[in-house]
Amino acid sequence: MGVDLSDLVEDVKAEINLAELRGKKVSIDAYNAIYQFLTAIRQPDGTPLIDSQGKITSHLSGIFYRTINLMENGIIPIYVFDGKPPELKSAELQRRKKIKEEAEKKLEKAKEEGKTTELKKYSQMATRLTNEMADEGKKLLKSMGIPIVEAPSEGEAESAYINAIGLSFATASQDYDSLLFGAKNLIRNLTITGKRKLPNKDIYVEIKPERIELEPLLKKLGITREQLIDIAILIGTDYDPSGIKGIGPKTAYRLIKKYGRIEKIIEANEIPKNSIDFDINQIRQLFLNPNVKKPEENLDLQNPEEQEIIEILVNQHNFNEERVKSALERLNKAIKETKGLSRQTGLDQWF
DNA sequence: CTGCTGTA
DNA sequence: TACAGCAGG
Repeated sequence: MGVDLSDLVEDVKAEINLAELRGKKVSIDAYNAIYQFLTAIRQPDGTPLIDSQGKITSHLSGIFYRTINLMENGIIPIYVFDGKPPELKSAELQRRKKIKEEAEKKLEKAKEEGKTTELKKYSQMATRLTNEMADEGKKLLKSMGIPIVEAPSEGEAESAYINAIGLSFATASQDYDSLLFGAKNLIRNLTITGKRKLPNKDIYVEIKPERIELEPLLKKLGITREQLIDIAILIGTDYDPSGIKGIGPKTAYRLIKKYGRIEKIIEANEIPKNSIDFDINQIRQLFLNPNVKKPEENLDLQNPEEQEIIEILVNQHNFNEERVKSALERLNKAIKETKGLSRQTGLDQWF
């Protein structure tokens, strides 16, 4: 989970048409995307898609079809994979692990009792993204000719950095953390089909892609990125998951506007000093100067290796060959058109 | 989440 | 053609 800044971005977020992204590169936090596929691509009883060996394949289905859809819309995704998480994230990762272990227990119980709604809920909560799944995703994307980047640390930070130095038009993520990391242009809800299921309910709502630009956001709020980061720290980030008790986005914003920075808020006795049991400066640095690198990887599209894709999806994971082949036709057509787009604009960079 | 099929 | 409902692996 990232920090919840939804209340603060309300006024600057704008719905966008996918057409606006035609011919543009978009960097994507791969873990974020894969995790969504793992939780969403399931049967009504909560079982994920699996191959004949019982191995989960939901992530491969999601990556494959979503990527082709993006390409058909002229959008070139750059998938950014996580490296080693920062030390400061270990408490949060531990917390998530514990939640999953509890969900696994409840899942077993629900199985025994045959409660289907519980079954679905807990199997989603128990979802784990393994290194093997990430590796399979990388391999599939490579064979599709899609650029991938291996981040030194957090994928979301690297994706934001790629955007900040102009190697992508936008960064796509569900979390707002990208903005804290300095992304200029954040796109949320980057999906093609507009319907999405509400959590734990069988209701579908229309979801449209939206854009939030960092500079207009800061201008509108009348604060600096440093101050936005302080707001996030007060609310709670992955590095201080519980934040300050009783402080949400609105209060955090008000306090930062009034006092400028967290230390001053403490001095003014607006929050108890002992409510901060973490190193503020260390967290600030993780957002302001994250461990990122200029990608050495080639960020241009390559030609897809069809045989390799069929080997992975059909031979190894029991995807339907005809479905895969028809999707590959769409991919090839999309690549031709996208290359045509770049020729028309006379640029070899796809902007 | 996304693709595909059946229905009007 | 458009869209609901189910299947995918």
